[in-house]
This record gives sequence, structure tokens and C-alpha cells, in this order.
Amino acid sequence: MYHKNEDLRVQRTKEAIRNAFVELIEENGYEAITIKDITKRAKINRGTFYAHYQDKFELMETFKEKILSDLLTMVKVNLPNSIAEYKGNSSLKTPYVTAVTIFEYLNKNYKLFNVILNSSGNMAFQKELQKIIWRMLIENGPEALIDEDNLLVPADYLTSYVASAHLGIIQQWLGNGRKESPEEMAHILSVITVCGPFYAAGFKNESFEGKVDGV
Amino acid sequence: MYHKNEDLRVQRTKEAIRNAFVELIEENGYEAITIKDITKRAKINRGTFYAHYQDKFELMETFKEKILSDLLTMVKVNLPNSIAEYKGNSSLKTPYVTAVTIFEYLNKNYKLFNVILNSSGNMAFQKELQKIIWRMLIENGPEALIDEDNLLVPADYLTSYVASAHLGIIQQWLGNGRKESPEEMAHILSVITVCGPFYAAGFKNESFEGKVDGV
DNA sequence: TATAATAATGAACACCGTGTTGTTCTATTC
DNA sequence: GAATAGAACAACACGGTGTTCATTATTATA
Repeated sequence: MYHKNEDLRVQRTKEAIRNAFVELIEENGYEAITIKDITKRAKINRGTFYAHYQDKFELMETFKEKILSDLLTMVKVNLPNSIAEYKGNSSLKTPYVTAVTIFEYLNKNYKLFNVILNSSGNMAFQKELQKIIWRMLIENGPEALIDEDNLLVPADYLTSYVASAHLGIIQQWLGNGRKESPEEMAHILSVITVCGPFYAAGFKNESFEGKVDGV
Repeated sequence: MYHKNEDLRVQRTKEAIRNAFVELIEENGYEAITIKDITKRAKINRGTFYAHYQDKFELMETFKEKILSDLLTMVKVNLPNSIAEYKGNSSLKTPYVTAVTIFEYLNKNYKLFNVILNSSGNMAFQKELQKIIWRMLIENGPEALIDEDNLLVPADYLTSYVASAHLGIIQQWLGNGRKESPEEMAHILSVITVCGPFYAAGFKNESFEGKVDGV
């Protein structure tokens, strides 16, 4: 979190609130938290909280915004390279590297991320994340990597599929205690997404395109 | 919901509570609801609510359980056929039919399902759903469709990937207003899962297995 | 460093939803 | 038709909320 030219007292107070908030969420979950709890843990007056945030929901939003903007930045930075590279020699190196970077970021901020994914109202957050993940794969104006005319399924469903899948992997990883390295995770993601879940499950899928409906 | 030999008054009261609950969630979301709201809408005394449920969380749980058990039943019924069929002639007809059945079920219960997915604590629900979706694909004792030794990636991550992806598609579908038919949705799901997202996005992916990491 | 500005404190307040209790009324079961 | 059990009603203490106001402490700045 960045302090522009905020009064030192404000910086301290806000930081105390944020820390207390994260601590308490880890202990009892988002739902159970009260403003009273937060201010007690933060050792500030309850009234002071309201000088900075309307309620715990608004407080949570600030965390979400921070995470989303961080992630978006990473994607934006790497996207042009990914496209240039793929169009050049069909290499998927940059997306892979981007994924590694993101997992490293998640590794650092895992507590917060976990909290956000488990909090209520995470649907809105998921939607935002989907946009970012999708942007990682498509959507770059005329230089787009993917041509919508070539899609075998509607774009929005493909988006949802891939974005949710990636998020699911991230959740699993966080839930597992982040045992795998960011590189391993990026590899897993790449294999499943590029080769397909069916293939990753040990099937050969080349022959299936025409018979997925069983007809 | 099934009424065994419950007192008629209990049946009525519970039904009134459930209806009021769903209505209010659709109007204002799960978080905003109070017991007072529910009982007012249900036209029952507030104290009566507590005779049946501890709180709104427990009320929500009953909905989740119902949905999950319905879904599980559908999968269980179709699973043996799916496996026999696939091992026989590599047909994916039964999984496709199962998916259609599930989308039809969701189509009927979309309000409730939407509510559950958007409520807090949906992580636990997602986890349960993941199990079911996974069971749709793997896990049937010695007759299992998938051999874990053949997996290219760890089983739990493949699970999360596929399950989350499917759930994401469902969410997108519900959010879109369920315009596509259950058959269309089952087809979309099958194509992406069997052929892979990359292929579904218009890429040919046979040559990528070795270069997903960009090496 | 003195001063003006601003933030934090502490106490009080009305408000609202919660969960529980005891009594009375009403519908059901058998 | 009598016994049973659920629902209604009113009252209660409790705890969190959001706001206020006067007071104290800290910071910015000139």
C-alpha cells in the first residue's frame, strides 16, 4: 500500500486496521469479523475506523483493488512480448514466464489472496480475475493472438472455462499449502490448457473431435 | 423438498421460510438478509424461525445439501454406463447425456443455484461440487476410467482444473440468462475438455506437448 | 519552535437484529 | 373429542452499529 502525502497518523491507523483485518480473517473468517474486533485488535478507537472506511466491505474492496491492479500490471507488461514471440516462432515461453511471475506474486501474498477468495462477494472478484486471465490469452486489439472466427465454441464460454480453471488451480495450490514451486504450477497449467484436460488425463484425444457428443 | 410425516403446520412453515428466503436473496443478496426479513416475508412469527433453523446459514445449508445430493444421484446413475461404453467402443455418449441431464436440472433450479453460487461460503460448496464433477470423470474403484499412472499432471490439480472450469461454464451460462440449450452447453463443455482449450481456441495443438514451457 | 490544523480518543446516544423465554391461542393428530 | 404440538405474541437482555461532541495529542508549516 502506498502512502502519498498522508498524515503520518493516518498511515499508522490505516496500517493497523489492515493488519488487524488480515489477522482476524485468518483466525475466524471474513463473515465473523466485526468493526469492534478490528479496532480492538488494531488498538484504535472504534470511531476512528469510520473516519477511513464505511464498513468492513469497503475495507475488503481496497485489498481486492490492490491485488487486481498488481495482476493486471503483470499481464499488461508481458502481453506484447507473448504475442510477438508466438507469431514469430510459435513459442509459448512468455506466457509461461508470465504464469511463473504470477505464481510468485501469489506466493508472496497468499494470505491475502486466500482471504479474498474465501470471502463473500468473491464472485465479483472472480469475474474481474477472469477478465485478467483472459487478457493473458486473448484480446489485444488488431494484434490479438486469437481470431474469434476460428473458435470452436463461443468466446465467452471459452473465457469462463479457462479463467475458472486457472483460478481453480490457484485455489487448489493455496489450499495445498503451496508445496509446488511457481515453475511447477506454471507447467501444470500450460500442459492442461495447451494439450487439454483429456490428454492430460492420459487419453489420446486426436480422434475425438468428431465424437464428443457421442454421435 | 420432501415431507416425510411432518406435521402439516411444520411443512407449511418451512415452505414459507424457504420461499421467502429465495425471494429475498434474489432481491437483495444473501448477505443483506436478516431473519426478521425472512419471517416478515414468510408471514410467520420471528420466534418460529428458530424452531426450525439456527440461523440463515443453516437454512442455506439445507438448500446446498439438496442440490448436491440431486447432482450426485445423477452422476451415480450414469457413471457405470459411461465407463462400460467407453471401454467398449471409445464412445463418449453417456457423459454427454449426463451433462445434458445436469444442465436440464440446473435450468429448472437456476434461481436456487445462482443464489448458492453467489452466497458466501460458496467455497465449501465449490469443493463439494468439484468432487462430484470429478467423480463424473474418474474414480470408480477398480473399474476407474482413468489410470492415475497415466496422468501428465497431479490428479488433484487436474481435478481442480476440470471441476472449476465446468463450474465456470455453468456460472457463465446462468449469468447469460441460460440462452443456450442444455444440449449446446454439453457440447461446448465436451469440446473444450476433450480437445482442449487451446484447440478450441483455434490452434492446432498436437505439436505443443514438448514446448509448453517454452524450452 | 510556536502555532494552526488535523487526527485520534473516549464517552454517550439511539437504533436494530438476535436469540431466548413464558404464556396463550390454534391446528393437527390419533 | 381429547391430547398433543406447533405458532403467535410480548417481553427481555445482549451486542454491534453508526453518529455525535468535547477533549487530547500529534503533525505539518511557516
